[in-house]
Amino acid sequence: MRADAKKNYSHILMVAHEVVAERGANASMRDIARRATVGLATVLRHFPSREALFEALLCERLDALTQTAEELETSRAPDDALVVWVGEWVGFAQGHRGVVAMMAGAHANPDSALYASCAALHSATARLLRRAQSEGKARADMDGDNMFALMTALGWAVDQPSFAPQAEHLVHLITSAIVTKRPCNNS
Amino acid sequence: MRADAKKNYSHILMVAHEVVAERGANASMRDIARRATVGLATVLRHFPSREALFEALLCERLDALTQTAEELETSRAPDDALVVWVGEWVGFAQGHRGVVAMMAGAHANPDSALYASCAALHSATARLLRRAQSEGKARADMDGDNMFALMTALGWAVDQPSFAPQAEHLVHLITSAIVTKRPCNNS
DNA sequence: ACCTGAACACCGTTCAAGT
DNA sequence: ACCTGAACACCGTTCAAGT
Repeated sequence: MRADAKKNYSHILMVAHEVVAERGANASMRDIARRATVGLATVLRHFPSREALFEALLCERLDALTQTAEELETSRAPDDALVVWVGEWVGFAQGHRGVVAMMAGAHANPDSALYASCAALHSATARLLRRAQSEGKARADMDGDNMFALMTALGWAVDQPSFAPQAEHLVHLITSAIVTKRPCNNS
Repeated sequence: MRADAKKNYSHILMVAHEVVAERGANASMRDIARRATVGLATVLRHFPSREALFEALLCERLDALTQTAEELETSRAPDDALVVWVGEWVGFAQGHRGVVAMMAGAHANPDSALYASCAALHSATARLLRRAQSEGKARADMDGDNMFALMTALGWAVDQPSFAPQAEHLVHLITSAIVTKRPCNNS
């Protein structure tokens, strides 16, 4: 990449960070171009889709998140790890308006620039659940897909203005539904 | 309303029904106008916002849904009523792509044309929960707001292509987390 | 190589002009 | 009273023309 291109790239990314913080994940590409005093076409070639932009924008954060999951596998008891993990995820969702909905979409099609990150989160989640289940600390009648779906739904919910105030309690309701401190069959 | 206006109104509504069935809740108003062979401005005066259109489009269905909740209060045991109710809601969500997300937004601001319907669903839900709680059939550490949030999140989830296949099981996971057949403290 | 302005096909909003 | 075409300000996509 040429020097001026590289400079543009990182400048656009910086500006995008600001704009997204203000307007959320539906901010227009044109707005970002304008604020970066750069042609819209320039933004679009560096980031051919909105998801490509967000992939670049969030990759460090998403990698860190996935790594957190891996660390939780060894640093915490299976049940605690699961609870903390859901908390981390919800924290991420709260800090990035509209991103969870975007990721839910990206999770569906492998062509999305965000697909790999979604898959990584998915499998990290599945491992934490499996670990807890193997010690009888999570309900046995669900799998990683279900866990990921519930977490994503929860992330979406706390992102809605009408539900945001309940965020903390919703996390508790979901986690306590998944984690079983003592064997107890409520089915 | 003049005769020709009334005719336009119902014709637009009929066409909108088709278009929404095909393209989901994000179908463009222009598309609807085109298919109805009517000026876009005509659509916009009959239905000043997308939500106004959906209010007209869904009001019978939403009323029926709310009424179902009321009937469940008397026709079913408190725990069964709650489970059936969530099933009804999810069925609605599955049949109307993108509508749950729209309603989550409408629920937040009283100016929305869909606000009243959301409020009705909300309170019907809260009543069913309260009834179950009073007989010890639903977990006590949640309120109607939480229940509505969880149901909406669930409705959103089953509306996502990536999660749709799990719909039935997700319903089971959520309902079994809320309904307590026997007293059992997992907190 | 990289950038850009312009043209394009869309969207919802608004309103003066028609019947 | 009701409808409509047109103008407007947006959006993302594409590409020929510039450096």
